[in-house]
Amino acid sequence: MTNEEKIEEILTRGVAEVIPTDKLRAKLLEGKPLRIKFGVDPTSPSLHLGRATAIWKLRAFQDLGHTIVFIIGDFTGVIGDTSDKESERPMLTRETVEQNLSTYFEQAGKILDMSKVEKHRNTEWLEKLTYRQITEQADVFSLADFISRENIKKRLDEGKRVSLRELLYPLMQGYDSVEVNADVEIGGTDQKFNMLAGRKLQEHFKKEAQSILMLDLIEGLDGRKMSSSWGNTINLTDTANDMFGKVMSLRDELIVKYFKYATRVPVQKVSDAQTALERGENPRDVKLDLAEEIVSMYHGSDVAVQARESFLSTFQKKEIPDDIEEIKGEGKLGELLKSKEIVSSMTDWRRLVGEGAVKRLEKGGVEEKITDDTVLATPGVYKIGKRRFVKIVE
RNA sequence: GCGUCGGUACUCAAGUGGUCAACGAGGGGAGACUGUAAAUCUCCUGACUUCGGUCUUCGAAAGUUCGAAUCUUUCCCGGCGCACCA
Repeated sequence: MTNEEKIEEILTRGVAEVIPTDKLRAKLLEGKPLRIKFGVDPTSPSLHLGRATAIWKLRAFQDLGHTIVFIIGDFTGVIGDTSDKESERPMLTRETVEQNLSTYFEQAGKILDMSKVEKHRNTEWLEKLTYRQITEQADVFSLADFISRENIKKRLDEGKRVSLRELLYPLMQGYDSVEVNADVEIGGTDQKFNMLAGRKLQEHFKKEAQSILMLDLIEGLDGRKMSSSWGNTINLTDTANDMFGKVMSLRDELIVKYFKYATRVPVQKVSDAQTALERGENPRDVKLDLAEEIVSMYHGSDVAVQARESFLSTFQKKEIPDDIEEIKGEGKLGELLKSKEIVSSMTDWRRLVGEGAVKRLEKGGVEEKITDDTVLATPGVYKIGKRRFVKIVE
């Protein structure tokens, strides 16, 4: 791929919008190293596939020799983010922030060369601002802009609480851009307002306004936007088997989008997958390829192949997986499983038994349904539902 | 500060003296089916149970009542309006 092609891909693949449209392309073609700003949230350390799309985008910039600048939002983290729910609580301690960061960097390190990444904590400068400076910055914006933002307006209309502090967030994020002299900021479409605020503040401080590159957000397991608070994420720390299975559980309609956004396969291959589906090929098979591709990005291709095999044998051929949790104990099976938190309560256990979800697996693939919820635990392999396996040992 | 509306299970959201462990939706679980942990359909989703029941829940506490998520009082929290202030 030539540099022009790479640049074209940077500007289009998975990208929702670029502001201003042509200026960034021109700058990139010019080849001068740019400073690419990216905000890191230290409150949720685990990276998911949705967030990873942004990191891969950074990687593409890095490959072209640009400087990646991580802004660690420790100020907002320590202060406590009010942006969702009544979460005045978070108030992370210094230690938690540091701990989260190291796990975050470890994961990002799978994608980026972290040694070349410039890192800043925004307490460095935000903590030092005086009321005078803050009010000066606040004067750059008008209230109407802030409260007409979609998510704020919606909440106001619904009679939900919106704290005044929340309105200060775009200022903080925007000021970060001023401090680090960002040429480009990368974020999801949900960050548009904040990133635009960066442009405005940079202009106010007589600097060149950054370009902003907004990425489309991808859907999670349940079809809603992938987000830690929904619990519908595929995490980079997921085991290979888990990650594989999660990808397989995606809706068929998302296959192409995932190929495009969540993998780095050539654009040609993306459209191949699309035509395959349109031709009427079994979506399952295309999805198997997708899952293998994604798993190999984070666990390596050997492991990905294994994960594929394991998936096929467990769920298609209905074999027993090799890595089953083993538990020791005696007494009633239900009580034992409850004590190990495999079932949540005795009521839950009885319900499962009543539904015919509990089976004891005999040799030769024979399954014996358990119908008595008071059976004693005897050594052997048990299956609860389709996914839960337990092995009782002496 | 005054007035007013509200706080219901994982989330959203009905219920406004007994038929309420509490409608519905989402999420979660199970079964059937299959192309997969997809889609679709059905069921379940507070806990304990000797399956007869029992116990604990509707912001908190106290009260009225044979009986309260539902009524009263106080308190805590939130929205909105007004006032006050700048």
